[in-house]
Amino acid sequence: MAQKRTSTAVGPEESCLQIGEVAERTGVTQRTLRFYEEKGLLKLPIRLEGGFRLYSEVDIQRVEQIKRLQKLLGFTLAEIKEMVDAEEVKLQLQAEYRPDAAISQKKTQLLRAIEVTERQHGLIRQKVDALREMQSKLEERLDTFHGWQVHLEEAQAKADGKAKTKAKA
Amino acid sequence: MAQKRTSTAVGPEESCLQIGEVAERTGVTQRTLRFYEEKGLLKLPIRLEGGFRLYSEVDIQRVEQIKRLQKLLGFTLAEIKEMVDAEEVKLQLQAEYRPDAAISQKKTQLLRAIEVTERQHGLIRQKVDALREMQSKLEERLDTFHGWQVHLEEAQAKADGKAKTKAKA
DNA sequence: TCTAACCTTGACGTTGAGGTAAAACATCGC
DNA sequence: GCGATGTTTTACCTCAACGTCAAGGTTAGA
Repeated sequence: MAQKRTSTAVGPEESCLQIGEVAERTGVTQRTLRFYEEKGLLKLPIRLEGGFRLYSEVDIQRVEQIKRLQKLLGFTLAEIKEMVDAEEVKLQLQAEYRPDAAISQKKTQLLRAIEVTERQHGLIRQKVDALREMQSKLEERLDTFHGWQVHLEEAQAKADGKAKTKAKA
Repeated sequence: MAQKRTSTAVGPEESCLQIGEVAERTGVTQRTLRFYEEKGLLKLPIRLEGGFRLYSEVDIQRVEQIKRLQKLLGFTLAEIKEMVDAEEVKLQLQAEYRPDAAISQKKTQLLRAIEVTERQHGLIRQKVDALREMQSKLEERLDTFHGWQVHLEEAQAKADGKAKTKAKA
């Protein structure tokens, strides 16, 4: 084994997971994790002296969010990066919440964040609407199918009955 | 021009649109239409003697549905093909709704169609759930942002006030 | 200290979903 | 019958999102 991978280690620097463990837990490959990092979807992780990446639980959650956005909702990595960046902005604003620094600058930053968030919100609403429409269509179709099903059962019963009487005769 | 493209032509065989027109109306390229055909997403269109494809309004609607499923909801073409195939089965079952032919065969076919439809339904429900969760998170975030916004406004007002009194002094 | 298991970067391959270009055929209006 | 446009097929190119080696460094533990 390369590492104790749980607790101990460099200090109280969070959870300390190596890439293999993260891969296993999140269900993506190590390659994918490095790829996301390369694309700016995951922030550069701290490294062990030997160069090994060390991730935290927060990173895991981000990976899981990325997978959801990608697989379930069909966003591209580029779009996801935008969202992730927006989240980053939010965290920064949250962290710098001391009243120093240029207020008007913060205001414009905030406006930008709001704009992005609202765009995302609208986009998601569109998707939900479309999905709901599809859903009701599918339900309708299922109803039709079930109707046919009982119809077929009846038809078969009748046919069987005929066959029986024929056999008897 | 290659064709009158509206009405006239081979007979009363539907709307008779050529590929260029279809591309223009649906907003996809001709290449994409041929590609979809190649992948089985569009059924083989009837051809003019010269080999030119002829599409109907139904085809246009299918293309539009494909685009919705793809761009809005992030389904892959493979998934979309599955859905389209299911639809095809439905139409076939609907068309063959004469009580001849093997009933039990129809029954199994119907069961298969129901199965596929239910899988799709479940899949969509998952997506809707995920989207709703995201949506509420975004709304929460927007609330936070707006709170900060008024906070910043106040801070700025206060700062302005101070600057004014200072300037007056 | 040595080794098995883990990690690193780098480079090339693959798959999905098309884009683009070329060469030849089809159709229409004149 | 000719030219302008529109179409067909074939073939290669692209971009995203990874997969898959390969060659070598790191670490825990016997």
